[in-house]
Amino acid sequence: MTEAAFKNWQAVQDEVRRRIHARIWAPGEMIPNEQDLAEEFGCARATVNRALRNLSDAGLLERRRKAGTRVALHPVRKATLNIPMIRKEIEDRGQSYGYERLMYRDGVPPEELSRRMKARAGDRFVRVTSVQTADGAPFVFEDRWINLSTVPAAAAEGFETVSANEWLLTNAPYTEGDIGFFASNASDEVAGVLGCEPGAAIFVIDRVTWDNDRSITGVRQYFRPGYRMETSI
Amino acid sequence: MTEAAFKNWQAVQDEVRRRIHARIWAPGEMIPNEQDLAEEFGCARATVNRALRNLSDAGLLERRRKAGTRVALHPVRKATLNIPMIRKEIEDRGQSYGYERLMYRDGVPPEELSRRMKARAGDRFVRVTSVQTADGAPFVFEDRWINLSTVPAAAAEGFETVSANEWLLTNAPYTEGDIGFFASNASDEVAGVLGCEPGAAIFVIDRVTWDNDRSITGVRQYFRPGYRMETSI
DNA sequence: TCTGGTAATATGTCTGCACATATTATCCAA
DNA sequence: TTGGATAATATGTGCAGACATATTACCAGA
Repeated sequence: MTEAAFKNWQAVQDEVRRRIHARIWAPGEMIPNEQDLAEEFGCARATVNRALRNLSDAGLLERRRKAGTRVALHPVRKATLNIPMIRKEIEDRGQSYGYERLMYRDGVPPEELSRRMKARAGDRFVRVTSVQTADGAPFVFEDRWINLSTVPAAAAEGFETVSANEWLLTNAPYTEGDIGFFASNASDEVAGVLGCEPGAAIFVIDRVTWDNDRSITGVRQYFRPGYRMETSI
Repeated sequence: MTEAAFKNWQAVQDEVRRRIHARIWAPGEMIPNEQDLAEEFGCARATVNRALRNLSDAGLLERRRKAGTRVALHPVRKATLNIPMIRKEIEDRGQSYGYERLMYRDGVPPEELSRRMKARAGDRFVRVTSVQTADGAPFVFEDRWINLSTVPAAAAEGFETVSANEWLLTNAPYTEGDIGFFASNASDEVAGVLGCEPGAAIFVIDRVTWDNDRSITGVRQYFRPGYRMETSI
């Protein structure tokens, strides 16, 4: 017998995974409740709960109180991707990291960004553009707006040697953020900074962060042609 | 007193978040151990454990046995993004979904893909290209290779009316996958299918999935210009 | 037939305890 | 001084029991 083989939540999780995979529990189908599974596996309900909760977080199961647990119909596989901190990403590759500020200027963000940042009337902003390099070659061009009304300390920092990304990470932690990924043809400006042909396909990350309901920064990062963001599930 | 205010793990989590945010516990700094926190918060250690584990999963804390728990120095914010199932994404927008198979042909994948799929000698493949539409307009062009040695049943399915994506999801569940995102200039072929100018910046998702160590499929999806993948943290 | 209240039920979570395990610190001996 | 055994410690996890809470099913009354 394989009776007492599922004494820890990982083993339970693996077994549930196996059953889903083997179609013993088909997509959309209910699975036994925690109590029954606990008895079958010879462990405590808390252990089954931990395993099922984990699988639910992974998107493989759908759980609802009273209704029970069912195998997800559309396994909305969730990939967790690490938002790269550029310096770390470059240094992890064994390349030398460089940073150069291109522009620093007070101003008003374009209407579209202002709306995305849910800016308030009277908010003051500064715009910082910069380029970060790997082994001397342009890696990413960053166009950033910082809300000085939320982060007044940023007004005293010129971001000449330290990237706004790092400064903000350690000086203005955020609680929420929206991120968008898309492709864009390089404008003349972007092409100039990244040293590529205008029109080249550029991978762009668009991000807005808030400290609760006060916007901190809105940034657009243009990666050099060929950049690839990877993850696994 | 706010003594007994932290009776559930979410409250504990919020309080820890607040302290990190307020710099009571600075980045890189150790925080008290679970036992002490449990006493301070007036709850069980398991409750504190649950809260801290969650924050660790979120990348805000770093925990190591014996070493203790410290505030993450580089808050590698992890964003969970839902790998879109195209049909669902389109229908959720209230648009009509369409699918058209373009090509179905046996063949051998290009060397680079073959390597990424860790294909074995003797593996047989079929290539399926298709386009999926939203309200009649091209939405995504898909170029897919399926490993018939892993999924023999795919040989009997022509994918003329059902997309390979959906068929595979319900007929060949995968255990692992690699996903890559990048930008690419539209080739003449891609431009022709998507109805855009050659050279337009295209958002591309590259995916390979396995059933344990047997590759199932390798697919490249070219999204129409302007496509934006979003998530929040 | 419809509506609202109530009971039943599955999951969510807390508690207090125990032991497991990884990792660091320490101390002793060579 | 150095190496290795050993102790100390913080987190990881298990268990049994209890109560909380959301949600469904059901039933009575209008």
